[in-house]
Amino acid sequence: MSTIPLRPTASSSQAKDTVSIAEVAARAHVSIATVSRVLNGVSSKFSPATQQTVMQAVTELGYRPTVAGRSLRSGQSRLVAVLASNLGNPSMAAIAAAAEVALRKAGYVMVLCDTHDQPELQDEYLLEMGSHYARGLVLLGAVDSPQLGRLAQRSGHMVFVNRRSPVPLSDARYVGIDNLAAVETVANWMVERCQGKFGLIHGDVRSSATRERVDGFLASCRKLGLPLARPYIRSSAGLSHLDIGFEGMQALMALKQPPRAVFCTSDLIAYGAHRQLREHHPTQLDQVALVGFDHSPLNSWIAPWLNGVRVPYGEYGDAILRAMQSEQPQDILLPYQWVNAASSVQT
Amino acid sequence: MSTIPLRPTASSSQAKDTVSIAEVAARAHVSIATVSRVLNGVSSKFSPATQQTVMQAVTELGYRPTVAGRSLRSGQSRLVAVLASNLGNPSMAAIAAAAEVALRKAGYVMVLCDTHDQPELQDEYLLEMGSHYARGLVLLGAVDSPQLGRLAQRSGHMVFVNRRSPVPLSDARYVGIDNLAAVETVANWMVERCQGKFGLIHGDVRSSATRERVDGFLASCRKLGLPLARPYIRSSAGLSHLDIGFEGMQALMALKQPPRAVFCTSDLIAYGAHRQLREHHPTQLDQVALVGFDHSPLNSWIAPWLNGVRVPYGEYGDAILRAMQSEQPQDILLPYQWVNAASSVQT
DNA sequence: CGAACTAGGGAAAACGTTTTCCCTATTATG
DNA sequence: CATAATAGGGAAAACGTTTTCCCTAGTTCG
Repeated sequence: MSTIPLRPTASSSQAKDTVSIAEVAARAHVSIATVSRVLNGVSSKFSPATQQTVMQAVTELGYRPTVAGRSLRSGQSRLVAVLASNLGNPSMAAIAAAAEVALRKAGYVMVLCDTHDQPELQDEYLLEMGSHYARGLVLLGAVDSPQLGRLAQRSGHMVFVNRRSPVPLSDARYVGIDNLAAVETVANWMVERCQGKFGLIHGDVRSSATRERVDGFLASCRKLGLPLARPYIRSSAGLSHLDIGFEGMQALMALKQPPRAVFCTSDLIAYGAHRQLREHHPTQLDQVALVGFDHSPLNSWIAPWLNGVRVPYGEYGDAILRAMQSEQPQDILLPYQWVNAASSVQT
Repeated sequence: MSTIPLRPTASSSQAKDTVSIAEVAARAHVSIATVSRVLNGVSSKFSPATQQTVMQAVTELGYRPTVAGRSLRSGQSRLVAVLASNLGNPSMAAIAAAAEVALRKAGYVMVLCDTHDQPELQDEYLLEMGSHYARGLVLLGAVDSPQLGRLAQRSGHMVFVNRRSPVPLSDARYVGIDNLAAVETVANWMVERCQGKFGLIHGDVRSSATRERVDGFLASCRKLGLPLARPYIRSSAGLSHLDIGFEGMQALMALKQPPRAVFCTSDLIAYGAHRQLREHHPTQLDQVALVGFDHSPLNSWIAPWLNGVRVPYGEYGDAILRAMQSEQPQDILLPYQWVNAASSVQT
């Protein structure tokens, strides 16, 4: 199961459509070594005249080096693997899109995979990408898996995005936002806005990002002298974020003193909470302030009622690239931004 | 520019971490040919005992064939390239995610690229994937480009999704939904619901999908005896779908007889239209019915007011795979579904 | 003027596979 | 019993690159 044989191509038409370096060499009346050197810019090994001749032959024949030959010999490739835990999550897709732009500008080719949060799948992709001589490995929501540790000191660098490495790694890079500072902002805003009760609905705490947000938020509340009582903290294991929000809000509204503001650790949770209010407590719809986390660009269009922390998805691309290329392992914390529902509605 | 040299890896630590087929052969006391045959299932060329020995050596050493060597020799790979015109579009991301699942189950590895609707980028990726011996090419919103025609009779099969090939191709496969039938449903619903005036806001007609929807809708209206007058058809070139909806609705509401229902050729356009109503015509918010196209799962959570055609994103995966693997070029039209805002609100 | 160096470039090894020949027992067939 | 067929497996070619040697002619330096 670990090594899947290549099935024969159904129609082996053998169209003889690929032009090799030998043909270029023949046409330019030089050796293949010289062609290779010209293409790879090994200057001081060819004269301008030769370069001219070779380049002309290359364009005339439409030659492009075959990846297989090249990476077989050199043991490396231009591939960078991005392993996302859930491509259906719009924020992951946004980060992947940003990464693609940055990687392409740097001459890499992104390979995007969906691990579906399954360790076996993540391992399968890790191995596959290793056998492709992948230049780098970007993990968007890594999960603990056997191969993860084994690949630590591989040639390519590993970058963990938004969720830190579940296993201790000597050479791990991290890109994310400063969750602790962000939730402190959230706590301050909520306390200032409503002195009364407020609540928290959070996702699976096995994710390091969620854990940081939950712990940080609770700590900030304590520091502000308004510690959260247990009934005001809600989560539901095994559900989608949308359902977590829906059910969490149901429980909160059933309390004797329902909260006047609720912090949801992701936008999707906030969407779910909003639906609960809309369908079952319509009178409370503009009485309960919702705070999300992510702030997709779509929010100002279809969820103008949502406050929250804006995660700068566009900036992830460069950050991931920097983290991947840097010699030393490093953490990059991106700046976040507070977005008021009011400001989003105006204009 | 067409051939980018591989930069040397910064830290050439040469960790000697890859185990080759020769080591497996040595440990199993057989030739490398036998190892290869066992791994590739060339039965009748090895005894069960030998297979046992080889497989044990493989697992003990954690051997996995290097992609480069394999595809250099065999001229093929497990890579399937998916070229999306805009990964930021949630519906494209959804299709890509579905494709990934189907392709992985069939033993392929998906490479996802973002062409940003630029012909040069699409060409660059087409060439790059050709040099990877990609098994198939899936174009999510293809744009006309020089290389597109040249790669027609390549070994891998090309599948066009949602937008048909902009150039005539002998061997082109298509996966999409039956836009004509869908917009007929839309037209019927709109006529039945409001005998009065209704409008249309559409995106860039250079996309074959949009063109089919616009033309089909107008034709259906004519057939129903309610042809659309020019002022009731809106679009704005060069804007995002969100902005197109926003501006289109502004123009429609400025008419002497504003429409009572508006068909938007995509959900994003409908979002924009809704924002226009919300911000500038709040009293009309539930007087004007909006019809979208896509119906992302998020709609029932945050856009319950939206009617529309649901595109079955989950089914795209298998369809794309079928189209790619089939011997004959074929068109696959997926079934769509009409979603009423009312039904979406309940439960 | 001889030696040392440099610019320019060719021949061939090496990368890790798959696959084509080949060979040797063993079994089936006449 | 002789011969043909088959099962099992090894040696080596081939895939398309990059890179290490090596070579020659010209230039610089003592």
